[in-house]
Amino acid sequence: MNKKQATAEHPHFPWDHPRFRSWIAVARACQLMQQTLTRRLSHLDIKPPHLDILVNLYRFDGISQQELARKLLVGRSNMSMLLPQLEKRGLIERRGDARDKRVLRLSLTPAGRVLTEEAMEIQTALIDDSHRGAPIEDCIRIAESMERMIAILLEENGIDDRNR
Amino acid sequence: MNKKQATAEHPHFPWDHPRFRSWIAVARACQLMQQTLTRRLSHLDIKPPHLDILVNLYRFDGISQQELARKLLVGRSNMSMLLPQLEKRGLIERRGDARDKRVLRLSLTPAGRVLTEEAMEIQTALIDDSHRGAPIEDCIRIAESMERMIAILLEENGIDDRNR
DNA sequence: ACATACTTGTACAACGATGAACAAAAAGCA
DNA sequence: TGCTTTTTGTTCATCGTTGTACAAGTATGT
Repeated sequence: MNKKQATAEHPHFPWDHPRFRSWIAVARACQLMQQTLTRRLSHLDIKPPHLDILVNLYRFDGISQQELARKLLVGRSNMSMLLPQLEKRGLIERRGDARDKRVLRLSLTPAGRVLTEEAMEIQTALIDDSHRGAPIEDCIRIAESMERMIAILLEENGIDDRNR
Repeated sequence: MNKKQATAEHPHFPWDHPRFRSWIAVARACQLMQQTLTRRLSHLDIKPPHLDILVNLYRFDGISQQELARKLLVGRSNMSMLLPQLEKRGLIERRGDARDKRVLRLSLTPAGRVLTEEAMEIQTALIDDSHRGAPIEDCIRIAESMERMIAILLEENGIDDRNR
């Protein structure tokens, strides 16, 4: 019974598996959301990755590149590529830490704060639009499920992330 | 009351908004899932995008590049980049359609089918792992929510997709 | 039949993300 | 103190994804 023993709980094909189907739907929804957000943000000349950065600087002023990368679940090198762009556009500032000369402390400029607020309104509106008709209580249940998954996955990956 | 009138239903900051928080969790879970899947697939020398292609060829033999791109919600040019790689590795075949000389019909080779089955088992196992402890009924509810969102977003984007 | 519009796949340049290798600074330890 | 190890940020080559422009084939309309 090593393989191909299709039953109700262990279906033959992945796409007959409820959890599999559910996850595919989640992934596709995310993909579409990103694409739609990209379009709606285009007139501000930023993309979802930039917005993620800006929002985190909005919340956590003075954060370091390392901490930012960890929050966004991306590599440090990624921040090293994107942040100088935002800095040149006058949206953020990078100041060296006094005590620890390795770290760069990040903060929004006034212009960056204005742009971030504009972009966040667009994002919030998009989320509301796409959830139209979905009860808040469902969202909360989904959030709980997802946070459980995140915890599980973080535990698996979390150890030994030399380059994150 | 144009702005910054924080109430229970219309909080001041996006991250106090239940739907916003919920969606951020979904996005992060997706991101982690992709990263974890990338690692678990690495010994097969394929990445999530390749697996998406292979699974769809497994389900829909003889599909065209256009149809495949539409199912995956990516551009046609993307398929033009990835498919030749898989073809050179002997995992798929591309045969020109007899009636319509523009379209290339795609199918898995035996080697491709074997590799796809292996990879699908890894993916299914990962999904099961990460959902550990989550009732199937929750998954079904999540799937319904996501499919509703997908429909809404597709309607918004769907029209006039010249290049998809 | 012919001209026009659309569809299918490709080529290309631009961009975000990744991991590896590296330099500088800090922390830990002998 | 001096040595090693870790941490922080950068650089670089690579890869997936995108949109535009393009060529070839098909459909439409007169």
